Amino acid sequence: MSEKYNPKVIEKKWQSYWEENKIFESKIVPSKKKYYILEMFPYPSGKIHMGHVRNYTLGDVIARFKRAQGLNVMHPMGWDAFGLPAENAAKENNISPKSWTYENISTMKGQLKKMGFSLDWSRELATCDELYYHQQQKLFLDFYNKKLIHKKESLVNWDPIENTVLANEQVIDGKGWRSGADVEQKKLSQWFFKITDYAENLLASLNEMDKWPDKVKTMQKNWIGKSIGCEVNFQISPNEFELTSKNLQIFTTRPDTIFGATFCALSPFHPLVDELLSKNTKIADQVSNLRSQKISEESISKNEKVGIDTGIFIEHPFIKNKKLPVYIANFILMDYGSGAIYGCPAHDQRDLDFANKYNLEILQVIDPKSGEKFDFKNAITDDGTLINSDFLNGLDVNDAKETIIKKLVELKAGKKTENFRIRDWGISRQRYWGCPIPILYREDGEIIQVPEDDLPVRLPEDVDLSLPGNPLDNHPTWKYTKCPVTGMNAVRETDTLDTFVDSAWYFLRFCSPNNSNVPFDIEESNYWMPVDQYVGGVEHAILHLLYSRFFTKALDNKNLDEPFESLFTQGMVCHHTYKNISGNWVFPNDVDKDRGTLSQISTGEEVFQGPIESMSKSKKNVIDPETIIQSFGADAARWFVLSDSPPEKDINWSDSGIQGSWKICQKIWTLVNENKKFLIMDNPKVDNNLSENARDLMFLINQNLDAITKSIEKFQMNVAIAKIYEIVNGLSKYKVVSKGDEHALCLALRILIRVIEPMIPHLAEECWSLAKINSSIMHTPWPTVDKSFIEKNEVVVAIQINGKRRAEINIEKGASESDVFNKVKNIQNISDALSGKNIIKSIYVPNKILNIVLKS
RNA sequence: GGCCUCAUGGCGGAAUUGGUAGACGCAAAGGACUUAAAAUCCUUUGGGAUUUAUUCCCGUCCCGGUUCGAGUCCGGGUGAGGCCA
Repeated sequence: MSEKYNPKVIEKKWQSYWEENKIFESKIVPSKKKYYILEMFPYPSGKIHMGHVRNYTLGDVIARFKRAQGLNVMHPMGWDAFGLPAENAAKENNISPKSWTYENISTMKGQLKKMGFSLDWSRELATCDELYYHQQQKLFLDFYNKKLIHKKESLVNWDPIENTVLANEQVIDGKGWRSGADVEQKKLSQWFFKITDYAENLLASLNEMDKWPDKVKTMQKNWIGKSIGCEVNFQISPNEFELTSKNLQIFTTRPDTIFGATFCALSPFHPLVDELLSKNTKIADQVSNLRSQKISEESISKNEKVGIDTGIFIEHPFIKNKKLPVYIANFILMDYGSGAIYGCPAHDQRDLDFANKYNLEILQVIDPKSGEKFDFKNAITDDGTLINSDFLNGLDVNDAKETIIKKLVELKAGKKTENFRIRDWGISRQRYWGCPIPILYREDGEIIQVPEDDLPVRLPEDVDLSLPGNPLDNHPTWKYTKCPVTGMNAVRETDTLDTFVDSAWYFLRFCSPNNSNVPFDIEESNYWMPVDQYVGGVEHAILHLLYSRFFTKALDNKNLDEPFESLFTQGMVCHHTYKNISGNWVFPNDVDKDRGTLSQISTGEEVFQGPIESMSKSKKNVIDPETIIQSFGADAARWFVLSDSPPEKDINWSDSGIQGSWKICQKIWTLVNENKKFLIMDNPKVDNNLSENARDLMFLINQNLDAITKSIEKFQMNVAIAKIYEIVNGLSKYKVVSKGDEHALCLALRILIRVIEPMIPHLAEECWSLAKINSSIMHTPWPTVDKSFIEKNEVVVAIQINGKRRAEINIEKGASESDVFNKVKNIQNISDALSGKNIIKSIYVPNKILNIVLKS
């Protein structure tokens, strides 16, 4: 009887072995090709969750696979350690954010080690380490001196309960994500990275990034939102208000429709509106009403279009005596274009809705290619031929655009412009637990950089987090200092940096994480960068990835433009939610599923099963990886998150799934252990005299090895796993009869052990040790496919009649069409089908298919 | 509202990219072993028909098209999901 596989003992054994022998530490080896694999580093929230397990297992398979293929792999890990939760936790638990963070890091590091990830811990970093944020402050000053950072007043989302600025993604339905308070718009002076300087560059490079998912590239492209259009100057008609403004500049992406323009609309925040308000108090209430509405593209497209007639008009530049009424409208964004548009209702749905509501003139100027007739309800946005447009008549849309722009330039009434949707990156946070900004405000009003020698600006440890507002600002002494040049009194910048800044360059820091002189060593980064494979959640598709791309570009290093060569975004881990009869969420492991109805183990209450949702603490539908490792081992957990579903899709956690993973681990162990006498063999060889039995085995092994290798390269881990099952199933049925069979078995087992190593490395090591080769499997290269066993002499050719499969035959490889036909024509159902009919033609794909097309 | 993605058995999903649809796993049913259970092993499993076969018909959300041949390509529709500071 063979012993059972005991992951508790075995996994620990190999984890110690790897650590002691520094198997996963990486160094520059100039002669070797490098491979930098990185998974998005975690926020140290307390414990690892299944999402981490999935993300890091995926990356680990690649890391181990590439190592086996002989590449010099760097696979580091660190901590995205600054951020608001530490302050909240500190308040709740009366512990400093620093201690809380480092305690969590220690816990989570232990958990990651238990998972057996092949990480280079010698490169570990945390963004809250002084060593790290010191260098980040240098980068800040570098960018500041490059004029990539500026300060400006801007409206921010203000959470009145948390007393902080919120990022837009922290505002959900107009409420703070954490506090639930109604978010207010507040004007604050803020620091900004000028990411807009790189808008064109960030957009253009996307075209060359062929190893990024199209989905992510599209999202970034839309986010950057480049549009080409033109500015047109309209003269304001004489009016009763005696305005000082004589002109109105509008932006349009459809200058071709200018002859169809029948009104003009201003953003409620347009400067002209301010001027109007001072002259025409009648509209004040209406304007302030529009101004209080939420302004985002989403709400603008959903809200009903509302306008205010200002009573003034502008002159059409090409139609004499034509005056367009000027409205203030809630669907115009001030910070897009010039905050003013002209409306051409016939060819823009929003304009049409607006025109219909306010009974404005509607004039069709494009005759669409589709021949569609304009019904005054649906705007015509297709390409077509210009009509009712004076000198543009007869042109198509693109030609008309060019012609009109040329004309506007000639008349000095407008110019071609590019417009971007992306805005500068606001980096100021009124928080304590973040990287201090190395800036001083001198009493004479000058803004001074903290000199490099005075860096780092350290976070004080004695802060009072219980007071409302910014803890650094509240600190009794920290911010008061002297100007290093003049000795004048000065106060420190009390805002800290957005944590997205921390994560915008950590991949560079991993190249030389302990260097205390520079943010990153250029020699090291030239060798390791770019990251060959980046793996993480699609939720970071825009911000984190765009900011990181901006950073590497802004660093101005000619050897590095884009940080991530290839990107993979993995899906989430989901689970049923459970609620008890009192309406409280219930942990899945607190639910008794063995009886007819579900009940809560701890309280005995009845439990209802809710929908499957992504695992989240708030809904308690989480499975703690720690308990899974305890009961089934890290290998089973790794196997589970890889099997069944493709990595980019969400997976549902299931008890039977983890049971199945446990079973296959046991099965592989039993299989190898029971055959260990065959595994110990000095020179296993397979030659031409193999039995058919052994030949079939070698076919199975090599064919699946080929499939596994290709699947891992394509990130199809679920397919690779299916092929491993096929190998295991084949080996379970295999019977050794001759000496040759033993050699074949030995080779097959060794290949099996080698290919499972990236997924279930502890089990692989333990199996490998049975071969008594006296070396870790890490020193064994990935096997190559022996093509001679895959290429069979006989192939299966499918026979189709009129495209439907009617038979299949075995025939020697490369057989001609007539060979196949002669062999096939006497098969009963083929000859039945052929009788009395004429063959019009036949299509033959050698070694694959013969399709006979008949006519009766 | 705009942009994008997806749709295959009871379930998760395969399918060499236009060439034998349903690999592999889960679940289910039957059987072997066992005093019994667990574990393990074997068999069956898209639907339907019959003469039970190397059989026939239907079948990859729906309608249409291209092709000798469509899950895969094109057009239209339905449904689900994601993103939109």
